[in-house]
Amino acid sequence: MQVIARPISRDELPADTANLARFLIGKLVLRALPDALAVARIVETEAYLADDAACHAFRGPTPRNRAMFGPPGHAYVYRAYGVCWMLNVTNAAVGVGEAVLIRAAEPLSGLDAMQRHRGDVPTRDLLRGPGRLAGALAIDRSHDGADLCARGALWLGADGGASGIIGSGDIGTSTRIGITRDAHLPLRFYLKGSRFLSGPAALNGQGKPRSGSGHSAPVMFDGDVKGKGRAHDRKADRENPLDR
DNA sequence: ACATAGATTCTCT
DNA sequence: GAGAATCTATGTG
Repeated sequence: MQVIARPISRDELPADTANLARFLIGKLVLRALPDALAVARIVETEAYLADDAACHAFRGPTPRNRAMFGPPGHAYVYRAYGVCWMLNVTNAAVGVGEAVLIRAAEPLSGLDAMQRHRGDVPTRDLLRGPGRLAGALAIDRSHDGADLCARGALWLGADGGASGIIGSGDIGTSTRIGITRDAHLPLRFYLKGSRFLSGPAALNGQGKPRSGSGHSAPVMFDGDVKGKGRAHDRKADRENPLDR
């Protein structure tokens, strides 16, 4: 599959970290592997803020979280539960520790390479969950601090088409997954109707399955990136996406 | 120095 | 649904 992507420049990133988490829904994460360029569309993110007790930076800088205190648009990669790697996008001014966790994505290109890292799992599960995502893209400690705003081993991209037609109405909000402190904050964002979301259905906007259809909403933006493009190129709908 | 909790996932049962 | 695997930072002795 052909995917046309351009890097996202640092000054495009919303300064507010919750807004950045929304902004990244529909954007691309690209990973240059030895044998392939892996591309995936981000469908689920969480924001972690400086005054948020669930944020690793809450108690100040440590060797592990130091990347979060650097400039925006870099990777903060850490090991969770001694098992999985987590990919975050740093944000906020230098000296302020905030970041957006990339929780799930829809695989678009380089699926063979991702399968090689993850074993023989269904395509739907390749990148569904932050640890799986890092595994499929072979992300580890070596990427901690990497610049995500330029083509390299790991970077963020936008394609002219599909990501541009995601409006604020297509993005759901919920509480974050797997945390205990400040767990009530609505800082998780997801692409409504995507099949590639992690977490319980109740957090993904699916009420309890009702009588009747009970079937998944139409999947948006899966399949070929090219040819879905251009509805409107307006980037105006990203102003003030957060309604609070 | 040691114990513990945690932004998780896989493998059983 | 429960347990294991296993790294990092923090709080306590």
